[in-house]
Amino acid sequence: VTESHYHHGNLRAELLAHALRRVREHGPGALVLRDLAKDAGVSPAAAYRHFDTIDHLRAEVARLARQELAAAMLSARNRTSRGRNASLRRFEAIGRAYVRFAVDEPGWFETAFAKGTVLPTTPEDPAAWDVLVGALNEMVADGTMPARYRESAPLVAWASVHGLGALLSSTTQRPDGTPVDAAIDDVVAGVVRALGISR
Amino acid sequence: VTESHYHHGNLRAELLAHALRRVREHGPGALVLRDLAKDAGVSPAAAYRHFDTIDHLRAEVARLARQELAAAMLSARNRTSRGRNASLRRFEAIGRAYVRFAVDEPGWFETAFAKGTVLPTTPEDPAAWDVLVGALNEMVADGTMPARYRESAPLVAWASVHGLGALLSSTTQRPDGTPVDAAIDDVVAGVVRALGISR
DNA sequence: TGTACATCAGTGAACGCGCGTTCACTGATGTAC
DNA sequence: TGTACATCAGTGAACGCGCGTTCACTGATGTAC
Repeated sequence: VTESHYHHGNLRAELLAHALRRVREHGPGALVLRDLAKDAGVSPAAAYRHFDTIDHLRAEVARLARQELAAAMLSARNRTSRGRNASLRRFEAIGRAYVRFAVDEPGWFETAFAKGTVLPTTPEDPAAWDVLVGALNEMVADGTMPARYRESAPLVAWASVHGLGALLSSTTQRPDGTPVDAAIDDVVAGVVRALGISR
Repeated sequence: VTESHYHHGNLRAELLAHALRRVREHGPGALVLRDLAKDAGVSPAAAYRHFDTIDHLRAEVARLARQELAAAMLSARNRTSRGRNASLRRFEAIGRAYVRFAVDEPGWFETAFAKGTVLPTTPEDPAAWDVLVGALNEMVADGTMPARYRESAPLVAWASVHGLGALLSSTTQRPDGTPVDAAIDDVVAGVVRALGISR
């Protein structure tokens, strides 16, 4: 489909879409302005109508990647059935989804937390963090989790899943046959114990 | 001191030392062959007498960074006083040292776990991992930690400190006034609970 | 309803730098005799 | 103990590519009258 690309009309969004696809498949290093321009069928300079510099584009892509993570967590949460221990199972589903995202989408995961991407825009994209905090609040509210660990709980949980995610994510670093699912189960169970929850 | 650099005699070690210093201060991105050569007072091509390619040099630097981490953990371990609860206090010291290393030496920490550094040479530099496993074994042996979590313990502990380290390390990502020490205490305490240890 | 004109969003070519790597070379070192 | 020669570890200049960015430009669009 060769339409006139003059006044493309949607170039900003299209560049971001291509960027997201490229980092998904090849990691944050694959974010190259000239390639994105080629993807969109546009000259490299055209991107400068929509982004001051490539770092602004990168920051936006990182934000979108973090958004994907939050979406994956929310989706897992919402797929959890109601019933007995629902708040705990929701919490576990969220944690598992975090690590799963790191394993299944290493490119996005790495992009989401890429160092060197300055400009956190807002105090830090809160969505994923908020999902976690919400789940913890639910558990305290219905008595599943004791209140005494409520304050440290977000960091304790986040550190565990983030660390496991980082370890399992890197294609290079996976120490051969690590059974991913078993590792996730072990770590999630550890977090549950750390939060003082007894089944 | 301008000596003849012909037959420098120690160039390999000196290049690595400069590399280690540069990544310490400016992160893995600061590892540039030409700069290292300049540091050593040598032409860029000279490095090729000692490394096939810059990726081999990078891999070696990453190994050295991981070695620094292991050394920091061992040092903390050995500074722990004997006496009551010694094995637990040693374990905690090791965990704290891991996160401290990430916070105090972000350049090294990032280098140690940099993605894209292929070539793990051995099944994976085991030193730091071994220090952790050793501490866990001690705790099981003297009854401090129940044996039922022994199998999952290394991963549970590692994921927590690695995750927290990653979160606190990145200069860019630290969400302003995070009280680092409190965060470390919280997470270490969480790990202790996760391992079924009651004081 | 048509025309003049400002504005917007592209083009395409080139600039320039950073950086790994190559290549023919040369000075120093060690070893055989 | 000195000389010939292989070998080792450097030099220095250049190559070449990847990549962000700039600049004068031009085609399309919308708006005033």
